[in-house]
Amino acid sequence: MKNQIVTATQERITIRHVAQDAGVSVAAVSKVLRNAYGVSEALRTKVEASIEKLNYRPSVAARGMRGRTYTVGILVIELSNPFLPGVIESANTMLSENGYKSLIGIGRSASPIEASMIESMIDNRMDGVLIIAPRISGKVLERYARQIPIAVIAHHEPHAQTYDTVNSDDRKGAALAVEVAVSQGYRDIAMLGYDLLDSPSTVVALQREMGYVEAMKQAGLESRVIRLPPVAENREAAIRDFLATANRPRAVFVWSDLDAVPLINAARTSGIRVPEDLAIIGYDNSPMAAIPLVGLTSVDQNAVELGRMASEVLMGRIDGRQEARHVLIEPHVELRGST
DNA sequence: TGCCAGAGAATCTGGTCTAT
DNA sequence: ATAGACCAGATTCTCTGGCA
Repeated sequence: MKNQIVTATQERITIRHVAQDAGVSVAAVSKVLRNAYGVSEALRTKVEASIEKLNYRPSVAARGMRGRTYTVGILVIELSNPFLPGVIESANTMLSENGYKSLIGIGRSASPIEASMIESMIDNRMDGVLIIAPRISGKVLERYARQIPIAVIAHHEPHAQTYDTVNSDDRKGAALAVEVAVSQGYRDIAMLGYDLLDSPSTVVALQREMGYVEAMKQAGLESRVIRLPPVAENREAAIRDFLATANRPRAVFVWSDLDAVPLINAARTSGIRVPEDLAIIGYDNSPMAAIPLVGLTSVDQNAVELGRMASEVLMGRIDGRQEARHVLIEPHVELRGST
């Protein structure tokens, strides 16, 4: 039943069916599909009509055999962080404007899951992978990057050779937070981080800690880092303990809005005035920070630029660039009522 | 003679089937 | 058990015919 275009069992419609229906060659259909040079308007119209009529969709697997699938995987650590959708949306827009389709995978904050998702993306012949805040080490990323072009957001590894990184300048962002606090007259400025355990220096929170410590030193002030339990654990009690400490600082720079928003909430509900008793500066400028009742001063990482730049860098890799690119995006502080 | 639209055939990868 | 043929469905290279 090969010469019947649509069979009772709905056999897959291929480029050959379209060519047959339009009365042209397979190569001509391919040219129309790729918007390639040397196609008359009449031929294009005929082919497009057949594509529409037969409801044809090109096979990604077959395209993969010839090189490109025009599919990119976006692997994200998890979805509960409100900062991430902005990055994903921006990357997705940029990729789609350049003819790529993106498929999203969720790593659920676990290295084995991330690794298996990257492997699936390689197996499905995706052209590249954009990874946001990976848990897996740079060493493992180096290994995968030999098999597929990789660009990573929120992973500081300026010496990586086989993959690219795009980050907010987290050290500078932390320094800006300290600068804002100092300029508003605060001296007793602590940082609320989290227990990094044996995390490598690629982790953004550690970069922010380093930036904070450096900036405090530069301002001639004593730094004081208070660490909440690891990210996976419940930190409500630890936040309450921090608020109840006798020598609570006058201002606190929190490593992320993920903890800064619960902190501002806990402070207000327990009668601590923000900023009169405690000034709070967060990081990420997540949508929650901007809600008037929250009003959290926060360091903005420029999510749109992160997503845009990472896509650009990844497409460069896909196009064959060999030398690594490591991009830092300028952060800025969004001032609100919490300072 | 040269350009352009379009056709034919080679080619890609990785798995399955068939012959030895 | 192994080697080689074959297949999927695209892209791409090379060639041809028509026309200015």
